[in-house]
Amino acid sequence: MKPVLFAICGPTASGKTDLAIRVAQKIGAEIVSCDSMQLYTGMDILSAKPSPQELTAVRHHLIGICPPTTKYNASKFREDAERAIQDIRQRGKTPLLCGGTGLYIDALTKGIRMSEAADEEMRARLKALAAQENGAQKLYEMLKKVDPRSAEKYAPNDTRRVIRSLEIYYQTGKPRSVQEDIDRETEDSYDARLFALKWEREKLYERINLRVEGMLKAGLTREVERLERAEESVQETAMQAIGFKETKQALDGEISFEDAVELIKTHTRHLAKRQETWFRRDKRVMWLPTDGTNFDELSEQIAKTIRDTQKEFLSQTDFGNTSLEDKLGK
RNA sequence: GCCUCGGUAGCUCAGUCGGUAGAGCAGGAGACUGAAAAUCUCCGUGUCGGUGGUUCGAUUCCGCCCCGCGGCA
Repeated sequence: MKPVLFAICGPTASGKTDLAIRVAQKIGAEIVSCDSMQLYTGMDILSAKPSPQELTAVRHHLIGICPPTTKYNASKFREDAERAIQDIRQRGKTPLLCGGTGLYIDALTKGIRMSEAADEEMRARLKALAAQENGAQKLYEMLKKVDPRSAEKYAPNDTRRVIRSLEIYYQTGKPRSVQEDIDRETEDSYDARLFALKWEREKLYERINLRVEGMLKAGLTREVERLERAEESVQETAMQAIGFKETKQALDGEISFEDAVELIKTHTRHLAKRQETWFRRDKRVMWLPTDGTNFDELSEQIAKTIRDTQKEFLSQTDFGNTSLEDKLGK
């Protein structure tokens, strides 16, 4: 039987951290963050990390685990998250996932291969090709020959996916589409039960605007300056954080700080929308309507669901034990 | 008060040598298997400021009015 794993996901600024902490306190859980930016150190404001108080209230995992000068990815996340989950379980606690990076949640919970190490060198070569005149088109033609099904699935302009598909083919000799067929038939690693907060779009956007303004007051500019001043430069993965480039441009005098703030808001809205699209497609997700006033009830509802599931699991285990004792005793 | 330039999609603007209009951004929908806060795809009807006139036909030309920027006073 697959282990059950509970998660609180959904768009940015929807209140995941708050809700997860409430639930964790009710059931004595530890939180495993599924956030591609909160894993970096020195990006507390940029990534809207839980506050020090929140981090003390409930034990958190995978927050601030590597410097922004390193690259991180979904495969590493799966390894780190599995280790964290195992650690939590060994101490008799319940892991509770919390975060908005859908790809990471899938990498952990679904039956996806991820065995070979990423081939950075090949990726760099393909990237160089893509940068040439008509490069993207050429790569797409290559993919068409090697893996027509993947080529059909992705747009010619979606250079990232075209490159990754080629990378998979040249590295493993197997087309990505074939590997994905296998993955799809492979059983999921976890029986994931996902909860997501459903806000009215307008309300969510208001919260995003407030959060961005709060980030500025909290010292976003100083944080970006500090990252920029560091000896080693921030790697492209961490650099993708919304607010980093915009603030940097303002610091460099390319745009005004007012424009930077508006850009950060807009980009965060776009992100929230994409996250909603992602999780809407995932039929494991249970959407919890909220306007921010019902977190008490919602956390109780989730806590109850988790407790009930655990009871069910224990009773099943008891059955096993009894029959085993019976066997041994008689 | 006079003169100039403008008033077209939520915003910035293009355009129609007279046949009722289209880009970017915003917004919406979607995709997503090792960069994912990334990457990509699709979606554009609005009294063309108001009102009279010329015309078969005006958002387009002409008159007047209103509003805005700038200049002169």
